[in-house]
Amino acid sequence: MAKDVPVNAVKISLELVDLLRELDGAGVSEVAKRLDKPTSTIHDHLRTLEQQEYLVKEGDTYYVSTRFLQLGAHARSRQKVFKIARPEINELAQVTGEHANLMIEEHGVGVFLYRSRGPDAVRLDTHSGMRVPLQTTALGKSIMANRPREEVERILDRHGLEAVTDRSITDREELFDVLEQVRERGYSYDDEERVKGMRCVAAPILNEDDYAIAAVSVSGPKSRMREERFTEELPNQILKSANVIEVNLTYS
Amino acid sequence: MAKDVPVNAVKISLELVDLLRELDGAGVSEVAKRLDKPTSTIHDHLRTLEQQEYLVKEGDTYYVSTRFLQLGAHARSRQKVFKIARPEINELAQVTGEHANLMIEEHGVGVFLYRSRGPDAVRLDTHSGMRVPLQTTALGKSIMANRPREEVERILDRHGLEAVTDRSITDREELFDVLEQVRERGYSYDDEERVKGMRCVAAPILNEDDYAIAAVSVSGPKSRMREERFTEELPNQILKSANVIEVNLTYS
DNA sequence: ATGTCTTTCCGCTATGGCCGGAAATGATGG
DNA sequence: CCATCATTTCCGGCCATAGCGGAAAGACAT
Repeated sequence: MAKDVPVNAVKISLELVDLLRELDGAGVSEVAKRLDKPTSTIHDHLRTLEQQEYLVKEGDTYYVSTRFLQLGAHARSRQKVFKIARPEINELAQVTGEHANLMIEEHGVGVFLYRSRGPDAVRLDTHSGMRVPLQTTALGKSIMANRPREEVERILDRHGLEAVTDRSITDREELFDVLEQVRERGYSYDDEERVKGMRCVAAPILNEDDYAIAAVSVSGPKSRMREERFTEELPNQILKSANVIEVNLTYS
Repeated sequence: MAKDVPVNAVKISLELVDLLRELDGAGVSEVAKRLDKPTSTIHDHLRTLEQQEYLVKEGDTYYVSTRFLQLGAHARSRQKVFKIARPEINELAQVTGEHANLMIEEHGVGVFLYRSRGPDAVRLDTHSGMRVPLQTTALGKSIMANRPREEVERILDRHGLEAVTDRSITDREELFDVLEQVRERGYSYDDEERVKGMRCVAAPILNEDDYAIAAVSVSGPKSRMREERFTEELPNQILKSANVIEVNLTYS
């Protein structure tokens, strides 16, 4: 354990919180085992977090508290693009019947800022706040395609190119070729690269300097995402939505 | 500064994060001034939180990151009552046209877990994750009215009875009288006790032991919340919704 | 009752959190 | 273009305290 952060105690607590989220609650000794720390240390941290109301304790199990709901709601509504895109995303979900999504990049990963379920939407594990590698989604590819190459390189250096399904892109040069196509075409695809059986179409939201600040997408089961709907109809609907969002962003 | 928590460094960081939320972003020196700590200390904490991706830095200003969105979404969906109540709350908002809300108690304060805007809903500052003193809302009163007196006493000992508007209840005995009425009547009112011009009707969601685990409400402008609608129609609609939620909770 | 597992408590000790001070950085204005 | 001010960032030292081992107190079986 290198001294990589100024305040190590805070790092432990944050890792602890994220672990509790993954485990959906846990007791002292289970956390201690997972983080490879003495139970006494973990106990100190758990008590501190609980006293500060960032955890709740039910019996001997600690859970993350709704304190994070307040912070998360703030972090999201702080983004101009969220407020402006939300009604458009809802509209997109309604007219297509599928899932419609909004993603931003943060710390080099893709973050689902908002999602709306259309009337025919399939069940899916995607949820607001979910973080995924950029190259595994159409959304992320649309964002990367409209960022300077050196910035994308930095992100890849930091996070690598781990595969999520056997269709994920794992070669750096291959990725840049794809991004080149995406930039020229104006929208991007995801064909089972993150979730088996799911396809996705996405378009970037650009600022005045043609720099991607977000992306919107529609995703659905392979069976419905094909033929002209996949190659014409959906791309056009998404590009239209993205354009409306861009315009509303500049004049607001 | 008493040594009140086991890990003080964590406490500082958490206070820092909450401050950044309140300020909607800030730089090192502003945070240092507000928390009355040296800039060097604050700088250490900010850097740690940013490296762990719980903050984002834009220029010289730090903001809370969407990491909290993920944690908050988890904290919410962990609550059974949320999943079950959500469709009912949406329905309630549609049929009444007003705001419909779901609240739970956590660490002695009321937390808005979910809210839905009906077609006629007025603009309001209430948002998911918002925390309010229990006695200032109809929701909180419905919850307290269906908890053991000693538990309510403990909450009041901890948080006091600070007024939010001039209509807020500030006397402890008066509060218990009101709670007694609420328990007998089965639902509760809020008449401009939290927000000027707003009225609210709420009903508790009870478990098998008649212990309140949450509450649902409808809130709207005073002008529309009156006469039979306020005394008959809305209470009945809310009680019906609360009952549906209770039933679905027991059989699930 | 006995043993096992967990949480909680208790002090010691070495470490690293906290701080003052100084060096960069950058914004402002004459 | 340099001077001034307000930041942020870096640095080094000291001593409070975070982290830990160990032991006590519960919890829950068998």
